[in-house]
Amino acid sequence: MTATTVHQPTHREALWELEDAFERGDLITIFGRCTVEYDGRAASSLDPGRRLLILKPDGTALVHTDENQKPVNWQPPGSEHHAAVRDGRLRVRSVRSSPDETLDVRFETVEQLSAMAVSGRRDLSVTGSEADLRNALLDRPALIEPGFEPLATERPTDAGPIDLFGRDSDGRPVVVELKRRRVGPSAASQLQRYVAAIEREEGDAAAVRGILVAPSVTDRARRLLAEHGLEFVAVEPPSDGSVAVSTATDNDADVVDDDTDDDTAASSTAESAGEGSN
Amino acid sequence: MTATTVHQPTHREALWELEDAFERGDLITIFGRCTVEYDGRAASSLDPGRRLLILKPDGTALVHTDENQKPVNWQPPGSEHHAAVRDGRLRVRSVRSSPDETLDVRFETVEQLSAMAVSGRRDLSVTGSEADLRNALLDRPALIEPGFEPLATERPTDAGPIDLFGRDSDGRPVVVELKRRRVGPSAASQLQRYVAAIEREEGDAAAVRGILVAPSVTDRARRLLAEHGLEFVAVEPPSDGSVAVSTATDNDADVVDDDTDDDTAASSTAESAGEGSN
DNA sequence: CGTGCCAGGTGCCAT
DNA sequence: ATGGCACTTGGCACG
Repeated sequence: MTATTVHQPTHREALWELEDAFERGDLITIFGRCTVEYDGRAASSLDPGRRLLILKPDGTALVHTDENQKPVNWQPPGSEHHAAVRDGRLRVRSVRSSPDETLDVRFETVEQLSAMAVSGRRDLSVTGSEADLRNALLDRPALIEPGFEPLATERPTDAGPIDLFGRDSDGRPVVVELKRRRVGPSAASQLQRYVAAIEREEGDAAAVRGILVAPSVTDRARRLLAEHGLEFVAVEPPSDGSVAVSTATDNDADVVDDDTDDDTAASSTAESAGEGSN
Repeated sequence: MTATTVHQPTHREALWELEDAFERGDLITIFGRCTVEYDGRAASSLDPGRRLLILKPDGTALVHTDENQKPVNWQPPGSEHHAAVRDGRLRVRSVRSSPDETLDVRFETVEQLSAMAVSGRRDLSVTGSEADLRNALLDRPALIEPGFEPLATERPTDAGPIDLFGRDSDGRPVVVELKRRRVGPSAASQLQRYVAAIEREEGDAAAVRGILVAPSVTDRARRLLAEHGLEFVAVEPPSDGSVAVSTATDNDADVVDDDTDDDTAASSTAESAGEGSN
């Protein structure tokens, strides 16, 4: 059997199962009414309630409730799980150092405890990342601007690594910052820092161009770009590895002034076909 | 019984249990060998492996593996779970719109399926947030600087809301940006944007001061602050609601040059004694 | 709904 | 370890 489960065990029975599961390196789920105390980078406290505790063999601990994607409390990988019965009740404590953090789960009742052998995520391939966007643009640099010549990716500077560095048809240095989604002010500032760094390097101020490449940009970010003489080129978010300029942004000046912010989603999700059988 | 579990059910049995659990609004865990396909803001694919699928009544879906705190695949709250048996195999599909996203989990084998009634997180109180830091500083403004007078929090500007706005003993406007932990370049840029916004408002450039308040700052951020004539005040992260200046930062010039980056953790969690009561 | 920002962010990879 | 940054970031609060 690959999954062992005990229902409404005594706290001591639960402890036995827990220790066995620790031994086997299983992933463990405990469901029951409990309180949760956390102290570390911050501190929090949870009143009694019925929750799901997940303990991973890598030291991760997760306390999940009814709702929300994120656990209400947790402990990162690398922590050490300890279990004990105090006052006749199961207590699971997950501790780590640097930073010093403690998660304490005290069970009033244990409804169910399961242990299962879970396999690690071996091959997860994600497409649509910023790296994919970069590769697509390296294949077709003209999407950024006709005549743009890429020279380096992740080019190191005083202010950090530049996503894509190159030169335009006039030989001017161009700093390109890539974002896979609509960007706000922080991205504009980031680009500005890189441009300033290159300007310091080259010693020739005002000759360095900065281009923000993203699906779209907020108003504030657009204004920020304008203030610093930076440019914006709209590309659709990379879906299958290919990219496309969303609209013909006539980008020759230092600031774009068109308003390409509607995301033509397409969205032909017509899968209303019967997947019933219920 | 508050938790129903079936072991190694047929796929059709699993489907029945699933539908009942959906009906009851239970939190559901399914453990088995499966493949996972995701398509939406990005796209990903997972080869067959033994994983734990969690379905929440609020529409959240989580695929957890052996390791890591974050699920290897997921669907945010608000999605709709659909289950069906195709080709004799259980398939769980979680769909949401805006953005259009689909998570597809196909089980080769279902080892275990559990459903439990979990209560929502009612009262979670976290201390040590940035808001706590702000309140502590409002109580003792002199921690920022002797004579500093707070005037507003979350003061709106052209560039966004300022954490803490006030005036110094000379009547000069002061923009304060708070961070609960060690900060990098982005925080410096953020402060710079706010200072520039206030300078535009006041019309009197160079008269506006900007102070970054955080436990510590990286070298690059420090340099950025210096470039823009911004200041830094070190405070220990708020632990129990109180704050303390980490070291006597003689901050009268525009840039501090001391190096306060050691975090005296303290951490006196000595509760090995019998903590009886309830 | 979008905009902006904090978060116990997490995770990845570089020095 | 620290630093810098992307992330299907998630979550909240506000206009």
